[in-house]
Amino acid sequence: MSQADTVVILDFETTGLSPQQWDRAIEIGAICIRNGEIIDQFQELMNPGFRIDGFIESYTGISNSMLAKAPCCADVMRKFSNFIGDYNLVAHNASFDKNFLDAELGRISRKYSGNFACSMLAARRLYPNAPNHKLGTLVEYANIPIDGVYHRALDDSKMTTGLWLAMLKEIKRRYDRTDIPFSLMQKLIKTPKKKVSQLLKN
DNA sequence: TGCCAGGCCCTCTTTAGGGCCTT
Repeated sequence: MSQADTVVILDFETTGLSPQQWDRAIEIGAICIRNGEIIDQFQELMNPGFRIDGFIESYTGISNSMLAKAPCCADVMRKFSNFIGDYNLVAHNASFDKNFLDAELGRISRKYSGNFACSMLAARRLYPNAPNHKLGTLVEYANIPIDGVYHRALDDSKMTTGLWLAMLKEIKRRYDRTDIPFSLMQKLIKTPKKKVSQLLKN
């Protein structure tokens, strides 16, 4: 598989909002797509080494007893590092997932060299009239079949994948394009809303 | 372990403030 046409769409469940505040990953889910087709997936719970609070148990459905049986973060992240290789990456509100990915890989002295793109920033430009740009709202807004439950890593990565593919399809339809390279999506999320049409028409 | 983030984006902006989005 070439680096350019393969993308990994990932989602972390974590103990909180910030690895800088001692938060850790507790689950990683990811879907690998190539040329718009799902070709692989990854899902693992990981034990952060301490008990998670009741809010996170309730929010994710991941319990302390489930995590007690799970491998440690280092073991899972080594496997996940091999899974993502140097492929480009996508996440919903990517700054959050990138922060945890960098932190967890940093703990095992690993890095990745792919580029990151954000489905939320892309959706803000392509679907400015959506009620809001939460993943669940956008899945409904774009008529994407719901696959699983929200706030579990693999299911959220599946729905983010559906959203990503729907946006690629929408750009093709709206701007009569046949090919949408990852680099164009990266440009899109950095383009002011008023200049989106200008970018995608070229 | 035991704290409460941070990047993006809009506007009543840029010498700033606040909402959105992620767990």
